[in-house]
Amino acid sequence: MKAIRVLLVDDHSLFRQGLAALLRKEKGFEVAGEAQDGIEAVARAKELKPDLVVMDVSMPRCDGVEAARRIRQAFPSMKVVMLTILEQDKKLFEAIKAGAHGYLLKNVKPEALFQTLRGVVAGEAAISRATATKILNEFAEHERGGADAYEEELSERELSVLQLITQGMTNKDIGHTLHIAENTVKNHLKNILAKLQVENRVQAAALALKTGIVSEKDRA
Amino acid sequence: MKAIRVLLVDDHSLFRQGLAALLRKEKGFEVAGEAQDGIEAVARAKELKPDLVVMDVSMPRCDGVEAARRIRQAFPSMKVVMLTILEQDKKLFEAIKAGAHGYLLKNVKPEALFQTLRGVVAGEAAISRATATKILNEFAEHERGGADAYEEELSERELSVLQLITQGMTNKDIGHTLHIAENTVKNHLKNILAKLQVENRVQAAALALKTGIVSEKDRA
DNA sequence: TCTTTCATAGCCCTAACGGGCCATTGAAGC
DNA sequence: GCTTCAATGGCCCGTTAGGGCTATGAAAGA
Repeated sequence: MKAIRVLLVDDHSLFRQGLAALLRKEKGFEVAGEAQDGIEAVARAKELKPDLVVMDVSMPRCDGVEAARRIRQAFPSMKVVMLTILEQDKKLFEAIKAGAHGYLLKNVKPEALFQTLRGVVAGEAAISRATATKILNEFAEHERGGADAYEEELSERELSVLQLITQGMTNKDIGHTLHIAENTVKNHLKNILAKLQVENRVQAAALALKTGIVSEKDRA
Repeated sequence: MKAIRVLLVDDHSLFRQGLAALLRKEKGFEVAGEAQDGIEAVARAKELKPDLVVMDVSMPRCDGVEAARRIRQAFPSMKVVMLTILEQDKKLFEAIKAGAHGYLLKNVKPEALFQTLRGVVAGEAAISRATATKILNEFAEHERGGADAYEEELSERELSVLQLITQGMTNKDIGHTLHIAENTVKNHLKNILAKLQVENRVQAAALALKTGIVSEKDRA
């Protein structure tokens, strides 16, 4: 039986090389190569033609989802599994749309990960139970005509507003700062909440801070 | 030359075992044991008496800083190095106060990490350059006695409330979750805002997320 | 040209928020 | 025994937030 050739992609070299070491010890796997960001991942994938790409979701330059999309377009038979720390719904759906075969949290146990990777190469889909539940709920919402579209990106203006929201400003404050009416701010906010699929400004701020959507100005 | 016996502590088993695999391959190191949270770390430290404890900052149950404090109290000669993903100022100071000998970001390269660990065991302090800069700035701020940061500590209950606030829950939601009246939540919130010296829940949430005041429960 | 998107802005309405003030209970400390 | 303080809860009141709906001018594409 031929070993599964894996391309590992993660910007944290400690994590990446640690996982590489684990994979090398595991029978049936072979580390074809490593990459530390999305751009490099696509290049390595073309160069090495691995059976499987195991990739972090959030990385500098070109993120994992975009890289997954490009890799899947170029090599439809290549398998891609995303790894992430946070269970971010938005990224999850993007990853699935991008053609990823799996979406796993980094807190999986090594044995479980390897078992899953074998399954993916054998043609199974790999998503954790909790994640699968989210998908089903989400699809159910889509079915009954809920709001769709996860790929919506924030406009420049919306980003400005979101930035100020993370600083705890009220709509009135934001309007004053940006020299627009409070009503306009409220409209931008409505769009932001819809696009980020969150319920209120606190969640929007938390998401912005966690994912780094906002700029560095708020590091006061 | 005797190998350095290391206790690895991290709640992500993939990262922990990966690092263990790397350490085993590295000459001069020996993996004495592993633990997946602070409580277990303290127990393992007492049991295994390692030369060095390499520990994640944020973990469920008992976090890395608290575990570091307990370990240092029990074994003053044992070295402790903290690892973290985010460069969280508050945790950094707490870690130093708790007696940690090093505070490193998880994006260090393996070779650099090993070199640093050897230095720590040899008696050096290990803090990244960027981190050191932060320390100096912070001390400078303390010196000039300005509007010094949050010395007021939040009670357990207030932390619970703050935790739920970071998830974007309303006061009513929080009350329901904690089985207390909405009015009580509002009172806790008032105290939280006063202690953190912020104006509203968004700022409280942002502060909590940036400084890592909140626990890891939100990684759901 | 027609359509779409974005930024702007308004209105109405209900729910949520936050400040102020006060009260009770229970546990810990002196 | 007395004090202090965290946690619980209440009420009032004005402000803020957020959903729904509509609309206009500008810019960018089909």
